[in-house]
Amino acid sequence: MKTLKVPEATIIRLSVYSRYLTEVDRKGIITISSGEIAEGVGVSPAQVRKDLAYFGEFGTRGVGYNVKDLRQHILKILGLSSDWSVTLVGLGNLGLALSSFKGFMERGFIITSIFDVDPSKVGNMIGNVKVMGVEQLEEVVQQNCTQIGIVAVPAPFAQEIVDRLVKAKVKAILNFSPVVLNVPPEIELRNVDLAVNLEVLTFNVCAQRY
Amino acid sequence: MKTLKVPEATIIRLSVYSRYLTEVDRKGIITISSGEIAEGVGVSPAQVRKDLAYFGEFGTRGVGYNVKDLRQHILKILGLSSDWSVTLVGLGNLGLALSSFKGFMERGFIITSIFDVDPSKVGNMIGNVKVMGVEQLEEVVQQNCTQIGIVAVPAPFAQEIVDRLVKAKVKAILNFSPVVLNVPPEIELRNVDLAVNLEVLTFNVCAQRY
DNA sequence: TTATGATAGTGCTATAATTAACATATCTAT
DNA sequence: ATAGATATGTTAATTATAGCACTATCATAA
Repeated sequence: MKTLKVPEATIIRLSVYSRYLTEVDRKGIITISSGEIAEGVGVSPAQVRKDLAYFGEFGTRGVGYNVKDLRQHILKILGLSSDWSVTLVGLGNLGLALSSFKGFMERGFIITSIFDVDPSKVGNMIGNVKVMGVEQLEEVVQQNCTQIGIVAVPAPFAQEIVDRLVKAKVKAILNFSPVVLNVPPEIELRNVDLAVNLEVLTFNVCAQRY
Repeated sequence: MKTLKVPEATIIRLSVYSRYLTEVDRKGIITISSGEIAEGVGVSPAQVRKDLAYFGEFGTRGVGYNVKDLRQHILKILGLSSDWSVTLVGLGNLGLALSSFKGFMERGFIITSIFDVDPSKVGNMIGNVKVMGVEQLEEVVQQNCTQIGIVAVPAPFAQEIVDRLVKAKVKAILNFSPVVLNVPPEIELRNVDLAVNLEVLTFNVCAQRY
C-alpha cells in the first residue's frame, strides 16, 4: 500500500475496471486475474495491479481476485458506496439527455433537482423531479445537501451558474459548456468538451504528418 | 520543430487554446502572449509554448502571437481546415442532443447521416438530415465518404454498430456507450464515458483519505 | 544607432507514469 | 509432503510529461 498521490488516469481506469467487473459478475464468474481484467478493458496486467496497489491488497497470490469483492472495493474507493445527490442545471437537448441517462442512476447518482430559465419548462416533470426556475437554485440545492452539480447551459451563462452552485455549497461540478470556468480551489471541477473529443480524433486521423 | 511523438494532452490543450483564441479574436485583439493564453485557459506559459513548439514557430520573440494566425495554425494542426462528414448512430436522448449540438457545426463537423433502429424514428427529419434505418448504414456511410462515426446506442448494440462502421470504412469513432470496444488498430477510437467523469469527481471529493 | 524591456523558443532538469522483472504466496496433483 | 504452475504485490527501470531557466530575437524609444 503506497498511498498519497494517485494519478487521475488510475482513477479513470478503476472506474472502467469496476464496470467491467459488474459485467463479469453478472456472468456468474467468481474469480478473475489481473491479466483477464487487462484483456477485458485493454490495458496491461501490470497496470491493473499497479492501480490497485495504490489502495491495498485485494487479491490472492497464485489465484487472482474475487470478482464481487474487488468490485465492491473499487466502488468504495471511488466513493460510490452510498448515493450522491446531483442537481442538473440546464434542460436543453443535452440536459434532457443527461436527465434520463441510465448510467448515472446505476452508479448511485440521483438527480434530485433540475433547473432551467425557460418558463415553458419550469413546472414540468422529468421522471419524478419537477423542473424549477434557476432563481431557486441556491435555496433548493442547499436544502437537499446536493453535493454535485451538472452544468449543461449555454456557454455565456455557465460561469454565473457555477458561481451560484458554489454559493449553494456543492462540492463538485461537471461542466459541459465549452468555456474555462473559475472556481475556488476546494471545489472539484471537471469539463467534458464534446468537440475536443472529435478534434483529438481528427488530429490522429491526419497525423501521419507528425 | 521537434515533431513525431505529440502527447495527447497537448492535442487536447491545443483544442482549448484554439477555442480561447476564437473568443479573443472576437474581441478584436490582435496580439497575445503565451502568458495571456496560459492565464485564459489555466495552464502555465511554458506549457503553451512547449505545446506549440511541437509543430513549429508561430510567434515573434519579444512580441507574442498574432491571434488570427495562431488560431488558423492550430485549426490546421488539428485537421480542421476543412469540414468533416460525420454519421450519428442512435437517436435516443443522447443522440438527439448530439444531433443538434452547435459545437460540432462550429468546428466543421457536419452530420451527414443519422441512423436508428426504431421504425417510428426512421424517416423523420432532424434539421435537414433524414433518419435512416441502420440496415442502410454501410451503404450510405461509404457512399458519403463519411470519415467519423458517433456511436450513441445502448451498450449491448455498440460493438455491432462499431463493426459495421468499420466495414463502412470510417476512419474514426467517438463512442458514448459505456463498454470496451474492439476495433482494428488503424481506426481511431475515443470513448466518452459520462459516469466515469462523475466518478473522478466523487473520488476527489472523498479523497482526503488518500 | 544603440540600449532596454519583453517574450518566444529550447535544452536541461525534475517529476510522474508506465512497463518490466522478480520475489512471495497459494493451489493442485502426485 | 513436495514440486510445479500460477498470479499477486512490489521494487526497479524505462519512458513520458511538465517545469524551469537560459538564450535569441524583436520592438521601442532615447
